[in-house]
Amino acid sequence: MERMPKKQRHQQLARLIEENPFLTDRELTRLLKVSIQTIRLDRLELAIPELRERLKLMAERSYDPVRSLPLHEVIGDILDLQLDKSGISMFEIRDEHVFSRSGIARGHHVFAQANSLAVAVINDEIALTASADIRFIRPARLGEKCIAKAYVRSSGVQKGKAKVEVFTYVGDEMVFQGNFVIYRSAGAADVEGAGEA
Amino acid sequence: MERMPKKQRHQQLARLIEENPFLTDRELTRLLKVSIQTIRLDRLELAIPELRERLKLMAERSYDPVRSLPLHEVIGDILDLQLDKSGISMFEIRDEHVFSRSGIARGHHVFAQANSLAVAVINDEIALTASADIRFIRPARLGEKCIAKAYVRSSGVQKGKAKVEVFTYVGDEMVFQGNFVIYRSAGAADVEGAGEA
DNA sequence: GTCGGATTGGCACCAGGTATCAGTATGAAC
DNA sequence: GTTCATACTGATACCTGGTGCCAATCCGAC
Repeated sequence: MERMPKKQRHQQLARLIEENPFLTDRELTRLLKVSIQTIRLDRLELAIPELRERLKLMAERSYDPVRSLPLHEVIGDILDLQLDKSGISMFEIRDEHVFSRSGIARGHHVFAQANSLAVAVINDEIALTASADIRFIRPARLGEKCIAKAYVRSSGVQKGKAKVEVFTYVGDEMVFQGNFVIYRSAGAADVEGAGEA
Repeated sequence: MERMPKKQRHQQLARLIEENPFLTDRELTRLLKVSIQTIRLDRLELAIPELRERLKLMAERSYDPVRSLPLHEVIGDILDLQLDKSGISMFEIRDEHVFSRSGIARGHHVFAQANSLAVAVINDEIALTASADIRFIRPARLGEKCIAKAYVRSSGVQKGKAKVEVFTYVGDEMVFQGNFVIYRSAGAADVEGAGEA
């Protein structure tokens, strides 16, 4: 019965739980061929919480009020929002957003940030993108933080169409620019902060 | 001791748990002023799972790879692809793509399908969206299958810029139309400062 | 040999339940 | 009044997936 060094087992344990946080200690016992006590000592040393705590943390993250508000479907984190005026959001380019070959962000992610923000900034029950004219000025790359700034150029409360301009920067370099036309459900412009996102 | 009608309590219970799924039966006892047994009978009748199951479900939802990597590689399934000529993809609008209030797809998902296809149809190592001019013609709704058709109007192998037109249909209704300009690596050694996808 | 860390076993205990049975309260039907 | 159904409460046994603690064992280094 050859035993794996403790360090290596710790690495494996951490990897297994990261891959599948739903594993119980008993299942880990089976996978790592050590007793359940050892698994628990290991979790203790590695400060990995028990299954239920892990699930609770995941549930809390996904239930995060900031995320679950109408803003929860917004791509990027809203940093500032002045309804019918302007808004700012931040979006970090991660592995899953880039072409693996080049490390360059896929355009639709950068677009999604801008589009989300353009819709979020409109203070209305229902706001839908009608059309957009967009330019990708330079590639955004893995790890870069994209700051999108949206300005409502014409709120069009009567006409039912708003014009929103969005500029996205990495540092002081502009990476994206877009002109959006947003349909808004004419009417409840400033009743409740009802902009959907 | 006036008692609340059972029906009303059921409504309250459902509302409380929806508002805060982290409530234990004991806490509900306090809020609804009935015994813990009654709470449990009520949950049974309303088919509301216990706290741990609720948290597990929430964790699973947020862990769902489809959800956690919503815009990963190509969006939609490629049905047909003739490089440098045309392509077709299908994308089904699911819960996670729509505004929860209206059931209407968020624009950037529809855009993502078209953008992915426009990039995929270009027969080159690296292809990045440079700019796009897009129109959302009618909303796409939950459950609808969007068929995007891309046509390469000018492959621009020498110039390093291709023009791709994409039309997206639900049934025979057009929901989206876009003109994309795609940078391609052949002939365009300088990808930097070019554009992205 | 002995020492010490690593590992294991065993037991008590906990939260947050399920499942089941028995007892009480209340109001309507006869 | 009695009877009956429904609603509610109490109590107990049991379950999972743990924590906390103590003691025993293994195993290599010295």
